[in-house]
Amino acid sequence: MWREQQAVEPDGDPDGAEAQAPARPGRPRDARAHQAIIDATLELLSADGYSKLTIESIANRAGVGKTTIYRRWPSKGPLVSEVISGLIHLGPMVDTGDTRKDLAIFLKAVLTAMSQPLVGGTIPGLANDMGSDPALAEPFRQFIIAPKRQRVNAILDRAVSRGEIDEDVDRELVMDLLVGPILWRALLTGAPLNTDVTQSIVDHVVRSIGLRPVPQNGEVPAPAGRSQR
Amino acid sequence: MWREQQAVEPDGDPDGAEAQAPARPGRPRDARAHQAIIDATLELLSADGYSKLTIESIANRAGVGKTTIYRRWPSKGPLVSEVISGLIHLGPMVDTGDTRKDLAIFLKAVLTAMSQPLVGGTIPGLANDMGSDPALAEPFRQFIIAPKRQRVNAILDRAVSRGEIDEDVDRELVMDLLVGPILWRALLTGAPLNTDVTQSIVDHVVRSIGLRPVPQNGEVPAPAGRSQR
Amino acid sequence: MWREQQAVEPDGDPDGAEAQAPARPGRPRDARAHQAIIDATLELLSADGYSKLTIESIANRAGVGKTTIYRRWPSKGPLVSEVISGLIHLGPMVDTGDTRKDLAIFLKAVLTAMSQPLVGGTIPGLANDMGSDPALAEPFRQFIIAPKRQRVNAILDRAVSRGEIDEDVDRELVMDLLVGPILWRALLTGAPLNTDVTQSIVDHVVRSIGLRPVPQNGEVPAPAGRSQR
Amino acid sequence: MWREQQAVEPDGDPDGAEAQAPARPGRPRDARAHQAIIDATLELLSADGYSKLTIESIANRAGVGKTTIYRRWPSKGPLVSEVISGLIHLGPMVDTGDTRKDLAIFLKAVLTAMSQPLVGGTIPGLANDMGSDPALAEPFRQFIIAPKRQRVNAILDRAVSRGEIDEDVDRELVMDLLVGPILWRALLTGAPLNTDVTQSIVDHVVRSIGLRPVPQNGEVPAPAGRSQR
DNA sequence: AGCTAAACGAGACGGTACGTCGCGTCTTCAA
DNA sequence: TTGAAGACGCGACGTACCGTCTCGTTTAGCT
Repeated sequence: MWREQQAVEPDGDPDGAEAQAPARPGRPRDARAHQAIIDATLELLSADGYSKLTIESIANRAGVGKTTIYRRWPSKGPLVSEVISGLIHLGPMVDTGDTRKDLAIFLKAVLTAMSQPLVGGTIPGLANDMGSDPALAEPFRQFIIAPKRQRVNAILDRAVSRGEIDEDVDRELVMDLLVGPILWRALLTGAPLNTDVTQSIVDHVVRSIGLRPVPQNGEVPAPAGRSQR
Repeated sequence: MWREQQAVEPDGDPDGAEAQAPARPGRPRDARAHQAIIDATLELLSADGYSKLTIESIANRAGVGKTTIYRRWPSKGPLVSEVISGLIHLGPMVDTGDTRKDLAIFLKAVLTAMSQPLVGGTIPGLANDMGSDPALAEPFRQFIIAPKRQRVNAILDRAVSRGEIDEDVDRELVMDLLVGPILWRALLTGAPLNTDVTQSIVDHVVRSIGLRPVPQNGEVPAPAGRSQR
Repeated sequence: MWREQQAVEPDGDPDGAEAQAPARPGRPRDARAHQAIIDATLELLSADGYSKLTIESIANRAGVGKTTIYRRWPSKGPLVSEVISGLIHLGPMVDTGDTRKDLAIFLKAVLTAMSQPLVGGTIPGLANDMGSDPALAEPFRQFIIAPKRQRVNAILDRAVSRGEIDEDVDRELVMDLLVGPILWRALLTGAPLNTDVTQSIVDHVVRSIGLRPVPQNGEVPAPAGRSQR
Repeated sequence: MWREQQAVEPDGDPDGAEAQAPARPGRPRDARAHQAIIDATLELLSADGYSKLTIESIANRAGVGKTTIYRRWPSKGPLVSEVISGLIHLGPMVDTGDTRKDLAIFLKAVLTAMSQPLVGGTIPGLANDMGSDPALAEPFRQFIIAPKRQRVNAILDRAVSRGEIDEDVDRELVMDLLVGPILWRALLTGAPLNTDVTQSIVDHVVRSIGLRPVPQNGEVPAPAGRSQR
């Protein structure tokens, strides 16, 4: 994940088997310390929030030296990024065969993840730190954003293959239209966030991309959403 | 705006005329110091960004004591909130008679405002601080969000009165669908943001709410969702 | 005492009678404010000590503006100096006819004055401020030291006139020998201070200056230093 | 001296030899920083005086963080107390065989020490702070007062053993009579302080305790207080 | 079994900023 | 002009964390 030196697998793998001991000299890193840091981070994060989280307090809580933390993560941003990425499980990538239903399930999962105070309350902090430390952006996108993109792409691919939407639908934009409002509400407006909202969003988005019922019997469907621009 | 005690209008206003001098005891606050603080905040904000912004540096730059700042704002959050709210001019509330065009103009203005590094780079910082200081949320919404809501409402109201959309369109959701993707891209994904994108968003949203062409000559319009444009 | 401008009597006194109103323009100084300041100073001085005393707290306690204090005293030093000088009453200048007894009474009075926490706890603060502000030295000597010198001089003068000591006794030094140990103990050593101590000091000093019994009947007195006590 | 935790000797000393390294965990305190602080304090103390001395300025001058100072001393009082205690060298404890001469040498040394602006100008500040912080009194007495007491005791012990004074002479009081007037003059009266004065004080004190010439040849000395000088 | 070398806890280090306090001055309105 | 009120620029306070740096100790793999 973010290990700085260690754990960076030396490419050659003579055994061909499972990654053997990397055989570095010196005392190996202590897995218990690692876990203690992550646990402490979680506890403090949920207790006081991202901006009040300090490396010092994590070290104290974990019973660990500050260097032990800095040896693994360059700052609290990547540490937290890794920690909360472990919390965001969008669940299994379901396939109901119904595009609208798939999208609704997906968006509900996103909502659930963002609704965890731990997650929702931490995202803006990370986004903020991305300003001063662009290096933080990459892992963030990798852990937080990529899974969502992947899911939406899969759903839309299936819809295309079923002939429900045109091929040229802008997948990126669809993801933005789905997830953006969730973020906007969670971070800024404070407007309510519940399953009804995600359903409404999905309904609107589905209509906006001209989702057609699954063509059956080779019947040509009405040219819904034809010739827009 | 955020003055803590001063400028709190005494309720009764017997004359009904302009708010007379409240005549608070003691030396009144210095308007030049106030302005100097705001100017310095702006300069430093654009130079170093929100997270590196410091009350101390603002005071230095403004040639002002720290207490003079603390007397007016409880922390840098509300100060910055007020300062950047002055930057977000969505422009005059235009009415082209064309709903799609109105929305496009609106969203482009939002994009322009968010694209200012000063603004876009500051929003997540504020959102972050809102976690530890919920009191910050209110002015934020007042200055940042309310104007947008107001515009969207106006545009949709006109559309309804022209019979282009149904009355029961969820105005709040429309705003979310329009603005959310902008925020999502600006803060997190790093995806490109330009006029094409805003146009695409508007197109999708417009279709999602079943915008009809203006009914003319008493002609009954085609059913919603059909052959728009 | 320390009034800065006011109270400096304009020399000419046209009426020749009692000092009429000086007839200065503007509102006259408020005697109640003056007293309130002094009272507040006393209270705070005894509560928190000299070094924690602040002009600000005095003004608050007295219900008075800071300027009202600064108009009368240039800093807390002279103010306190004046205030505690009012506390040091060495009592009436007694004359028992017995030099030893007179000195003992005097020194006991000094001890009593210095033992007031208000006084003893304040002296070093004033002495300290005299370092940075030599102007403070003068009123200090005037109010605190001069009365003591005066008493010792009077006692020794009577002793000389009675022929108990030689004329060339160093009055200044005698005062130092009497008062110095009191100060030394009170401020620095923390050694006990009580009437026994003052009596011991007096005994020693009296012997050191060769006090003779009052020569009576033209009888030649016994050699100095004989059989005191 | 005043180290807060460090250097606190672990009680048991099994070897009886030199205090072994206590082997406290963590990085040991930096002796050079320690010295730099003391040097800076001295320089600033002599330049600006005690009351204008600032922890902040010491840290700057010493090239040291403020915490590094606070880690060692709780406030400027104890720091200065330790620093100036290093300056008060009463010189070697001489023994001329002549009590009067020994006392004169001692008192002259005291005068010399107190006359250093660094010392004399600092004492009242410390005495003042002892009011608000009684904990300051202890090191003060240890460093400033104890050495004097020790000297006077030694001188008087020798005088007793030579039969020059009675055994029951109040040593504490003698010290007070000697040193008190010096302090009194230095701090408060502003009266001159020179060798003549110390000699006069010694003369008076010596007479006040009935110092007899050294008894020689088993001859019984004349009664106390007789014909000295 | 000894050697080398990294990781570990502890905590000191030079810094920066915090938010507060008090200074002595000033500016307002009301007596 | 005085007085209460309170804002002002300033400087220092003592604290919290930063990220780095020693310490002595522990824990491995490699001679």
